[in-house]
Amino acid sequence: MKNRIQSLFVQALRQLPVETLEKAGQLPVPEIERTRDPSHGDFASNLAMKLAKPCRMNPRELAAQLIAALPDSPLIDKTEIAGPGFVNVYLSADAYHQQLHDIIESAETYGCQPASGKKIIVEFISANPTGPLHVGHGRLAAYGASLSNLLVAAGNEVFREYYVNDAGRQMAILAASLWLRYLESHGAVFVFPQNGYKGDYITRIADDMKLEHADKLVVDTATVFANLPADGPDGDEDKFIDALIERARETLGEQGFGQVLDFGLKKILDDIRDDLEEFGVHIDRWYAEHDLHSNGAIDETLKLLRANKNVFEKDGAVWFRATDFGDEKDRVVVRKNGQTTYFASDIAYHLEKRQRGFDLLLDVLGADHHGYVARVRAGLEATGQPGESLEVRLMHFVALFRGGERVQMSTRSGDFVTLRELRREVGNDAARFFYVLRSNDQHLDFDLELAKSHSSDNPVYYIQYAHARICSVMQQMSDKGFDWQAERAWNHLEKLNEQHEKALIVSLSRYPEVISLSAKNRAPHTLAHYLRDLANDFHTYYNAHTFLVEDQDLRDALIALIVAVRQVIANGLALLGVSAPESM
RNA sequence: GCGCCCGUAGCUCAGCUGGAUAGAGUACUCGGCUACGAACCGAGCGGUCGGGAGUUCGAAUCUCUCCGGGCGCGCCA
Repeated sequence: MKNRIQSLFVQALRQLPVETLEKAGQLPVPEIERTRDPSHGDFASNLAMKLAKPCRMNPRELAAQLIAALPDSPLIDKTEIAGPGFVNVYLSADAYHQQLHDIIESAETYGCQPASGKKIIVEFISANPTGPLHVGHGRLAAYGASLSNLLVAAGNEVFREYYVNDAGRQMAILAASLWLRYLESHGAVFVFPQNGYKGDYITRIADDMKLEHADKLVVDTATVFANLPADGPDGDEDKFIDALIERARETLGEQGFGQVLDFGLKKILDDIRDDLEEFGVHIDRWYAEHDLHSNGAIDETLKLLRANKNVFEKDGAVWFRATDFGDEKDRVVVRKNGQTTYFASDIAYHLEKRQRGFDLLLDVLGADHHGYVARVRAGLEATGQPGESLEVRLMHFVALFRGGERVQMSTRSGDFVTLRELRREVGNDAARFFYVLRSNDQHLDFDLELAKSHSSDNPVYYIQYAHARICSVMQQMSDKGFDWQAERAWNHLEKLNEQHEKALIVSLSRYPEVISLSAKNRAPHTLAHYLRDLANDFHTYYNAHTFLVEDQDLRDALIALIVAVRQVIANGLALLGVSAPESM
């Protein structure tokens, strides 16, 4: 609707008096916006005020010229000049009734924009596979999934990817932790490393490993701990865990150690996969960092950087000249010990995404990663890619409270609340909705007690209730022996002329604009707030009107309106990954 | 110290590329079921948009500065 009004203004612009056009020079794209106050009509344009300066004319005078130039349209009832020079547009009743027709005919595609041809890869969550997802990852998952859905609705081709950090020290620590728990399950007794992963899930995986490998990986405890440096808190816990990993590699051999690592990795990834699937979060591809090493992508990237003279050697390490591309300092890509850094993998990974043909690389990351945005962009530019092809959305932290008290979260200590626990407590729908209710750059306080005890006050139920109520009306309708056909309703939509009805149709007609805006701003919360408002409009209407009236013509029209409401609620909730129940 | 983000009603937060009288939820005070679901609706109360300066027809929004809070600044991932 907004687009149609806008195109009328574009035409009007071209029809302005010649002397005005000459003064205006380059013609602007007219901005059309919804009015906040119904007494200002339905849409307003500030075009006259924008033109006033270059034309050196009175904005109200310009507004009059614009109105005169505006082509006749059945959509517009009347126009007026208001305030400093706004052009207010009042839509015709017909224009609104046409909306209902569009919604019901388009059904689940209502609100979707035409294909843009743009290919976007959304990388999100990408939590290290060293333990189950926790509540912080849940927010990344809910946001990334909803945003992906929105981008699809806005006409983009979207690919959802999870980057698996399965190479590097953290994985080695995981393997060592798992192996030690496995030794414990065979009766070994020792003090667990300060820096090991201490969560219960490691013990459970160790038990599984015992079932599969029996005692094949058991080594005498004294041999394992012989001549190791002191662990924390008195010694150095980092040195200790690294030495322990080295010992594990020696005693088990690379193959045995690899077996332990792969066993743990697979178990944890399976758990994450199941968890996300249950949460309604689909991943198209799990991209392993390990593959970047084995398929030569990292070597290729380094070769490219060398060829472009973007690296130098210092202190035995290889550095990337990130400062040449706007980063604050140069970064190591190959360590003194010959190993490539995580950052090297990251350049290779992002370059590879571009090579797969994606126009936009959209990363959803925790806010603690903000410092790394500049260097990855620098890496992309150095490898010949446009810096704008990378877009990063940072997600602020979730602070978890239990009864007003802050819950500490740390994967390492095992003292944390998992996404799975959260979902079990508040339900998938409430969790999905709550997570995206706030803007991504806003901290989120999630109080478990509150979410549990007041779960029926949850805004998601308010919206779902509107949907269920409409389904219930439809049920009652057939119970009473009435039927409803869309085709019959089209002839009687003019009966929808009350204020509540108009307000409701205005809300419905805004939906496509909300989709565009939410997608453009990467802001699922805009859609969440819209749905809440729409549900409110409906509940208000519901309380003031009876739908199942005897007059068939009127009833057909009334039902058409609420069927349209049901459709838009269902469409919106689907994008947020929330169910639209027929009863609750 | 440098960089990024945040500061809007008692509390939790919306506020689109600058637009007309800054909005929701919650809390509190009233009122509404013999109705298609009261998991609902309506009314009221509540603000110097952190402070100050600037840009202009017009600023919560843009610029500068100060104050307060979060995060980051590894040859970790």
